[in-house]
Amino acid sequence: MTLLPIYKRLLRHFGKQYWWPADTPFEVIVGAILTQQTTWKNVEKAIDNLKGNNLLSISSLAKVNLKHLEKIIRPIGYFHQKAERLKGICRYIYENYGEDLAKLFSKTIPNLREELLSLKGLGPETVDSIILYAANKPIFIIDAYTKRIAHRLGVTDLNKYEDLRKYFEGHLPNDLDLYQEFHALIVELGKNYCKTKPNCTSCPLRKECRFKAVNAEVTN
DNA sequence: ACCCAGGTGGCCC
DNA sequence: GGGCCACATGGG
Repeated sequence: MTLLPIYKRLLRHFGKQYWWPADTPFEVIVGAILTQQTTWKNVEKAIDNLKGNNLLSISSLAKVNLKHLEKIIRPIGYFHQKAERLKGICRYIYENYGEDLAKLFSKTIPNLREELLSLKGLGPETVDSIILYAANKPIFIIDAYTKRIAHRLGVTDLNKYEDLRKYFEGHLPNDLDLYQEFHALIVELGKNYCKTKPNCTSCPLRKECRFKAVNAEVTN
């Protein structure tokens, strides 16, 4: 199974997603950190709380009281860890770039990626989400859904993050809008159908999927 | 009462 | 370089 037909099928089924759901590039960064291993529904509450407390800016989060921040982002879980890491990341940005994200984002993709990866709390998926949806540069995000779908559709058996990212980028046109939409569509599919306990009966990719059995025992 | 969510970092071998 | 584990709330 090749990638482009999968993308087209998902696009026809779900329509354009216009990701990332955020008002500003900085809100993308905050959302990407907060949504690690937690549902977007909870992240929305936390971001609303941040907005209501005038904390959704680089400088205010760089200086916020940690206990206060923990209370505000509590709905996401991991609030102790994430409060500390979110503040640390904002402090790094503020000290090096002030409020000027454009300066940070003016770097090349490899340089930007390396710099962001060096910060505690930013792993490959979060960094690539920031590059793709906040900096608007073409890089392909690999998340749990992407890996699962690639395996179940028989696209590739590759398992490591970098291997999968290079595979997707190598088998797709280098196109920002396509990368942004494809990842959003994969998440939409993953939320509704291709979960750890699959719901294959009405999945838009059920014909392409190598796991024909409905509710079959499936591992990643 | 379980299981899971748009991961990450630390530690072990 | 790979395999565990803690981190924690909210929804099915």
